[in-house]
Amino acid sequence: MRLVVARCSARYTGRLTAHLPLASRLLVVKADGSVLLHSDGGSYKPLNWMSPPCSTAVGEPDDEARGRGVTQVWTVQHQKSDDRLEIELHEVEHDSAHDLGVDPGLVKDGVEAHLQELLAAQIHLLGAGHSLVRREYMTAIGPVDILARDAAGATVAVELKRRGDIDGVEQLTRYLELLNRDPLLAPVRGVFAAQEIKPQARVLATDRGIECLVLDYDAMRGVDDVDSRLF
Amino acid sequence: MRLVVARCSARYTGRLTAHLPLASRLLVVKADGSVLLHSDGGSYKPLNWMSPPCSTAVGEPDDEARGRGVTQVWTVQHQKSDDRLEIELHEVEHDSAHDLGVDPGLVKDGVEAHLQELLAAQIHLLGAGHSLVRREYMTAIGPVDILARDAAGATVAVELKRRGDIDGVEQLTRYLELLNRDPLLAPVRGVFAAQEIKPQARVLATDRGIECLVLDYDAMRGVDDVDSRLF
DNA sequence: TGTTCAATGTCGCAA
DNA sequence: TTGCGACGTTGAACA
Repeated sequence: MRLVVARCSARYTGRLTAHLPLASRLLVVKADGSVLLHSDGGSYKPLNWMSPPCSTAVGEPDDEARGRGVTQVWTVQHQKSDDRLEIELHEVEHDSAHDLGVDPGLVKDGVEAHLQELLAAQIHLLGAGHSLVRREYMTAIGPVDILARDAAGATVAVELKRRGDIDGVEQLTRYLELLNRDPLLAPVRGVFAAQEIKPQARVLATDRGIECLVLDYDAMRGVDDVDSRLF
Repeated sequence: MRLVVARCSARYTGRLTAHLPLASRLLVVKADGSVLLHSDGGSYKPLNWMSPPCSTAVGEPDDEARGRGVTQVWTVQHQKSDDRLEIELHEVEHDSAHDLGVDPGLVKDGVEAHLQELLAAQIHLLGAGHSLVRREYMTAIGPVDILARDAAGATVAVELKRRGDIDGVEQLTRYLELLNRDPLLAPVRGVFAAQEIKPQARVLATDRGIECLVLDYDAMRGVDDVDSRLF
């Protein structure tokens, strides 16, 4: 992610035609090439932007533009449409780059979050003798939903989904690859747990030695209610 | 505008409940207090945000949080609803503040932009002997649509609108106040030009010594077409 | 100020 | 991939 604070003007042509008069603004260039142009107020919506997939070409201003004080010209072109964003930069006040890595993304605390709580509380559903290590176990590529140990003391990584799709298996595979590089944890076994597991996902998981576990949300919640009543 | 790049986790409660697992992200605090939490990808929409009006309280982590590596806790509270965004910051990679000033905002090149072009080309509509100084004349509080000189050499500031409302008169008044402080320009006269001027706006403008000018878009476009045919 | 409607809507799920 | 509906929708025009 690159952050630039500069006086700039911009012109957008695509689904509509619009322009931004010269003023100081924040420019954000994300890792996927997308560009945001923010003012110091208003809502979360940028004044102007280009969504991925797109690419930015940085060019020199022509003589006319240089005369107006332009120091750089950014041409951001969308790759699938003819949407285009042209930004003329004048004085640059700030310019920095940051490596943020992949984001695990927003988790809406609905069923999935609740499932995680419930499974952590009822960790025996993974099999007799299992114990919880921790929820949201953080790795370099994102948090593993649940990390546990089985009866033999081996590590178990659990990926939780409401609907178990191929994406989830891929995600768990990446985690397992990473975790198995850690000599303190390896060998790590994978469990793909969901309320409903798609046949394709099950085939892929099985092929990769990942166990599939179908969770009964209502039953788990029922047990939880019983637990709650005890206190 | 404050820019912070940090490893952080967040929790939002309001119209829904959601959380963000720990990861590196960009935090933007705008001048109006609004907060954006961006990842290094996706669209222009932040992972999480708080819209104005809202205020941020920065606090110290409790012992439990400090144990997890939290160094700061931001509590962003909306002022009209009970929407709340809680951000736990871990390592801070970057932190800078920037004064951007007020943004003139996006101009959708529809009728207003066309009116500006046409009036700039037909500047005599302001009165005999007028000459164009420039369009989008930039000031500290935004761009004046058109700056001109009258036959006597006095400066004229024009605010253009499709529909001339009170807001436009207020805007022009602010520009005039500012421009009249510049000894090279003063005294600056104001012209409020629109396709249609609301009675209230006309009263206010007249009261402030601002001239009202109703523009005939079709006629101006017609003249433009005739001009075009000459070349 | 409230209400209705378009949006460079965006996003997520299902067929 | 395409279509449909919900969104912490946002934003502007109109009454």
